[in-house]
Amino acid sequence: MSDDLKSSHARSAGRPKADDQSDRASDLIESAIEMVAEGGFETLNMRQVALRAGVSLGLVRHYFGGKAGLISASNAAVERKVAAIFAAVFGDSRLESADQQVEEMTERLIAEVSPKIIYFKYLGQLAMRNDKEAADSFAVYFSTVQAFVARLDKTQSALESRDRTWAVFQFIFLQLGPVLLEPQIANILGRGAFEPEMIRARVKSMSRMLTSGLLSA
Amino acid sequence: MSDDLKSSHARSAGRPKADDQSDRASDLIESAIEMVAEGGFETLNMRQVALRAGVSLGLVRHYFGGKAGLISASNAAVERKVAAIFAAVFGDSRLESADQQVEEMTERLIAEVSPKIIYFKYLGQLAMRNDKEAADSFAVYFSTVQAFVARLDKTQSALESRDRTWAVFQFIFLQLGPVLLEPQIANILGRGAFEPEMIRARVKSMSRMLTSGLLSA
DNA sequence: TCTATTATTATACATTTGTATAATTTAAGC
DNA sequence: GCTTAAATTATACAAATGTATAATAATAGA
Repeated sequence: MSDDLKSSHARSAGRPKADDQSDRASDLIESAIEMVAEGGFETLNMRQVALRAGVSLGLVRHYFGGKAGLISASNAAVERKVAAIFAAVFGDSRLESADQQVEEMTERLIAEVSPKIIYFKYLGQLAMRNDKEAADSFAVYFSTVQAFVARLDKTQSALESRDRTWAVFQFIFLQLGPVLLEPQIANILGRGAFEPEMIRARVKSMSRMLTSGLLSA
Repeated sequence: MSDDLKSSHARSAGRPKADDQSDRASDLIESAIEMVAEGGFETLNMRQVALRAGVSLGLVRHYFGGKAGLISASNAAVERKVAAIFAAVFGDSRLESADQQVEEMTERLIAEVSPKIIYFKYLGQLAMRNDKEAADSFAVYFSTVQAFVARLDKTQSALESRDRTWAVFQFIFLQLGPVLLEPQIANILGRGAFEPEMIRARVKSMSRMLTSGLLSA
């Protein structure tokens, strides 16, 4: 069949009335982010994005010029979102005892990250791409994590400088791993990887590893 | 243009002569694995696979029935390969001092994993899929890592049982992270993430984290 | 109020890509 | 040797998908 779903849009052709408050461009970006978060860039398709946002295919072109433009806009949106989440979670930690800090951070993670996990999922998918856009977005994310590690470092540890960069990456692996491998985690544990209980257990395991090691030497 | 590259195959139509030793089915699987490792399942396309293997499109269907069959066969091949690599790297470690063990393992990693990194890349891509095949393959991989962690655990540490599963995942994140994020790592460090020097530095950072923690408490 | 512009849908087009079938060449079994 | 089956390429088909253009409706500005 040539026609898919016989286009029954909410609006009819033409400019919407002035009292229409909705923002179609944002809806499209949000739809794109959701789709990438759920199924990777592999499943990102302009007709589906438009359908999910409740608008027609043509609008994607109108606002973003094409698929590449939509992706760029989504990348930028995710960059901002992730920066905001980081600020909320790690922003003003007072850095008292390590234990207390971890506990506080864990609860903030549950509050802030859990409902906005799609942005991290998108970021993870983006990080696996090979183009310049991906590199730029990742560089921003890397800097953020780097700053976070540096702050920990200054207060309480002794990382040699040549290890510091790898330490940042280890943090990133531990952060993006659960995001990227979520389906498998859910499959093996029988529960969603980002339910509060799961986050607590994982962060606990992680913080033990970061402070005293997984294996006692 | 409708015709891509005007099909100049090595062989002409028809069954090959008896002295032809090559195995076309294996070539196709290997090509598919390479493509997925390089660009994810997103870029896996039957014509490209055939082209890379130096055979015609029709053969993919002949041997594997279709794209799904090719992927299944590739999954199975990767499962075997990864199992073999694990056996070679972690198989008969004598578990003397932790330091000595890490050093020995690092060199084995460089020898065994480095040249066969595409299989881990494929595994990583597969692990991010949502279908049953991915779940099955990942479960096998998980068991392998689990056995490895359990052996470490028995000899030298005190992981509480409810943390043990997460510890296995942490290992997996630290193993698959570099594989999945390789483009970004290379971009930031300016060198390939799987050059021997890089592996040494990373494993060193990781083993320090696993034995004494990144942050001294 | 008339015109130009913007937001929006509808439709058409071309490429890519998985699938299906037909044709050809050689090997294998009787 | 003749027939059947296997391996292989070539060609055709159909669906999905990104791109392009045309049409319509409402706002905005002169």
